[in-house]
Amino acid sequence: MKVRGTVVGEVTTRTVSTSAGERDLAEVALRLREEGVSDSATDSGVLDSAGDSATDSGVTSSTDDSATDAGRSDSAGATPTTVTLWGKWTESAEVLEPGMELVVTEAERDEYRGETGYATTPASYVVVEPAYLVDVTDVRNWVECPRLYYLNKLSGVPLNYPVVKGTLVHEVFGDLLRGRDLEASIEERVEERALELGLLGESAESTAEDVRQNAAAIEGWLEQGRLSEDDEWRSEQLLISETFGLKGRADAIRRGAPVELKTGKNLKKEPRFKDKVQAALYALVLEEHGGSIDTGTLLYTKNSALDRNEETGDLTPAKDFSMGQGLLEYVLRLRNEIAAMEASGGVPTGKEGNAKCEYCFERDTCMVVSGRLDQESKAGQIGGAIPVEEREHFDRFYRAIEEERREVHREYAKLWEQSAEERADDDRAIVDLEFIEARELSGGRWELRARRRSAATSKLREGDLVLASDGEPVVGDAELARIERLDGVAPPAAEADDGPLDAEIVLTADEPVEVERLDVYPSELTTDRLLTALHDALLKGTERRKDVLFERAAPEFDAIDETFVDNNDAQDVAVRKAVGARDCALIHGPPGTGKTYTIARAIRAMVERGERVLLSAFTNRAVDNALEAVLETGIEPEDVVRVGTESGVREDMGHLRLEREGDPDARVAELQSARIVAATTATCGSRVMKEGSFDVALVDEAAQLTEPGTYAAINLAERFVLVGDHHQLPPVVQAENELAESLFERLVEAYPDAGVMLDRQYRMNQRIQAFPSTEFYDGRLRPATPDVAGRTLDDLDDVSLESLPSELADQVTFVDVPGDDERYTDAVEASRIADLIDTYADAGLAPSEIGVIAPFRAQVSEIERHVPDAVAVDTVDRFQGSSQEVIVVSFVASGELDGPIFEDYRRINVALTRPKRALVLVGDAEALGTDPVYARMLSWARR
DNA sequence: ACTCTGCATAGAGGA
Repeated sequence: MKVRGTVVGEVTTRTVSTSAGERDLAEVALRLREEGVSDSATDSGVLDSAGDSATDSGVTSSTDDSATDAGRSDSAGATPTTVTLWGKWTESAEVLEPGMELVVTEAERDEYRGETGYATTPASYVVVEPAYLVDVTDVRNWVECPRLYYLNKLSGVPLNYPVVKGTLVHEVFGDLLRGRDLEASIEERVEERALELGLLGESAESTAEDVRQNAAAIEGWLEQGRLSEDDEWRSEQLLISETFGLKGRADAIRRGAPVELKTGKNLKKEPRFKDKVQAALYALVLEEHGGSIDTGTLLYTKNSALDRNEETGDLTPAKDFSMGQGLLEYVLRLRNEIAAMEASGGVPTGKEGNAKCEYCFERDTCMVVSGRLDQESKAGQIGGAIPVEEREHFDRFYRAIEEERREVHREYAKLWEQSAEERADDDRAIVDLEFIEARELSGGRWELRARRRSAATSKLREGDLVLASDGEPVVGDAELARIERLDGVAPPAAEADDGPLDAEIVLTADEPVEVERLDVYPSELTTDRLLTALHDALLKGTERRKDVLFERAAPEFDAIDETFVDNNDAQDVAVRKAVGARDCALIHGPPGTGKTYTIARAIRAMVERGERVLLSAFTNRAVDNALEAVLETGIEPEDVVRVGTESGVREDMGHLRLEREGDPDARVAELQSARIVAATTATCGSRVMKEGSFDVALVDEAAQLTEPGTYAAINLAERFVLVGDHHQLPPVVQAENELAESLFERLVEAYPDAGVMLDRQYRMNQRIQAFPSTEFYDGRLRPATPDVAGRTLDDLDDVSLESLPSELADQVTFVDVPGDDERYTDAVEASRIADLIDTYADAGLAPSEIGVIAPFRAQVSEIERHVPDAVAVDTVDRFQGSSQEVIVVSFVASGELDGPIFEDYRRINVALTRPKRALVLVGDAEALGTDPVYARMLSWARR
């Protein structure tokens, strides 16, 4: 049976004499998980309840009586239950702390001193914090030295030749397994890496030759293998283990067993230990997937023919090794060490393992980081520590980022905790696909096609990396795939029809998965990059930069004696500050104040002064918008490079996009000669961008960025300019912690003199602007011109105010709708909104000039069913950054105005500041009146 | 309780 619970109290370890001699044991007091469904009818053999995710109980069993027994006696979890971990599992017991989760598989009931407990059996595995998904390659680092694991996490994988070459050899290996021609594969794969190779100063030819040498050994070995009929291969398998809390991607699986490729040389008889550990971890996960594995294979591609003959007599680059139960248990204990360390928020010192620092490549880095952060380390410390406040800042943000990582892991857990229907309801998956075909592409990859059976929405979009599966993303056949085409959702009428919709999905993947389901792929990439940006900012940043960031020295400015903007003082000051900033400048741009134009004007001025500029923002949309404005100032397209993915960059900016393929020197020249480089902050944190350096980094929508997110961009430049509005939406983060406040907001408050607020808005009629201005901007926001102040629908062609009913004659209207009692939708509001839109249409307004904003996605869908397609209906969050002639807001709330969505007044600010000429608020006056801010909004709207 | 954008994936190595 499987025991699962939370550790309470201390763990006691002792040695006892048994019939089998002296044995160690650890007693752990567990509060068993609340009893859920206790029946786990299937016994899959190796692992108890492998793949059986239906159960939530603390104890599940393959034999009915004990399951119900255990469930009954321990339900409610009032009294802790003692679980005895025998033998080497005591090592995992020692890392436990109260509050941690523990799982014991194949446990047995244990009566001791009249109490019922549980104990490990020889078939048991013990898993600490199973919800923390440890990456297999992380365990590989950890076994070498726990501190190496930590350092790798902080600084990321660097751009260097061995890494790029290793990646290439792996890719070619995968291609060979898929039956591709060696030379064709090498040529294409090397070409794809042109940008990275160029940055490293490597030529395509020499790299190809290098890869060829490594690949030749593999090819020869594969040829032997292919002779055997039963040699079943599969390349690159994504493996996720619910039971063991592991994830990773095996290079290949042969006859169900893991094969790992290493581009190094190994002339010893045995594989390197850490390589064995890696293979054993994959074996463990494969075991959960129903296999029973006792061998692993390591391929060392530098073992050339000469080496073999002269030194070892080995005839092959491959080393097979057998994996006993002891090794599998050992690697799981390593995994437990990492999970426990992460759960307790600890920092490894290196003393946990027995690695020898004198042989370590990372020794210098290790000592420097240890010194600067004043961390204990086996290698010792070099240099002085950074100030205490900086170390505390580092610790705080490190923890906050790790909290985000746990949220990503929680997304993984939903893959097995939620049913397919729940996933679909959460918009996290498209289920019930009808598989059409898998077609092999020329490059050895596959094109997968499927048809949608339902029109459900999801957050999956074209270009996204997804988990494509046969319907079972964890235990079934699953692979990473890219969405190439995602046909639009069919109109609602089609939903009634039971037949398949005529909406096709096209994917590309390495393996021909018979795809029936797509899930969002939870990536840790963002958290990884936030961590390295934090590290770089604090450990590599200059003293001056950190004085400014830590509010120890106010930013300084050079006086600029030039006028950049004639008719707008605040904009002109903003450009002068941006251009003259020695450290940083802060531009606060409320809605419609010409923020984008100001950015563009500042960038042109900087470029004219011979400076190299990085233009960044959190979203691709913001980057492209700003870039568009830059080009409109007359900057030559040849001076601009847009770095980003093909699907991320807006189509009309595609011609500026930096290609990564081709000739290494040419690609690097394009990047390095550009006067302006534009990329999202996530891309700024990438290996390629981190090689760059700039005079100025200009970050738009900076109030939507976390501190470390902002660092990713500003780390690359001498000076920086942040542009944003902290009274609009804050950063999107999962966990509630310091990441929710932007660096922009902190600095605006710390250095009022370094900032400028753009105070003249070019969007809203004065009547519309009045409330947001007093409520959110101290009354400082005003219309830029009399024309703006007085703009009404009458100015538009074909629209006449006379034909509108009197209730819509004012620029701001409140429509009181009692609403229904649904929580996230309101059909009454939706139908009233449809009527309003009809009324506007009758008065001559085009539907495309009306926008409808609702707080919830569900209400957005509800409204979409009632109004013409041309009307833009969306959530507040998605409306940020755009505007419409007429905006209708649906509030949904009835009765009480409670819920997090209403608590953040920045959201209502965004909603109210989208219209130019008319704003209609639709909601329940009684509910809105219960909150002071909404009450003031009401009296403004009902004037 | 709700809102939801980014990222190619992972990739190497010595006494």
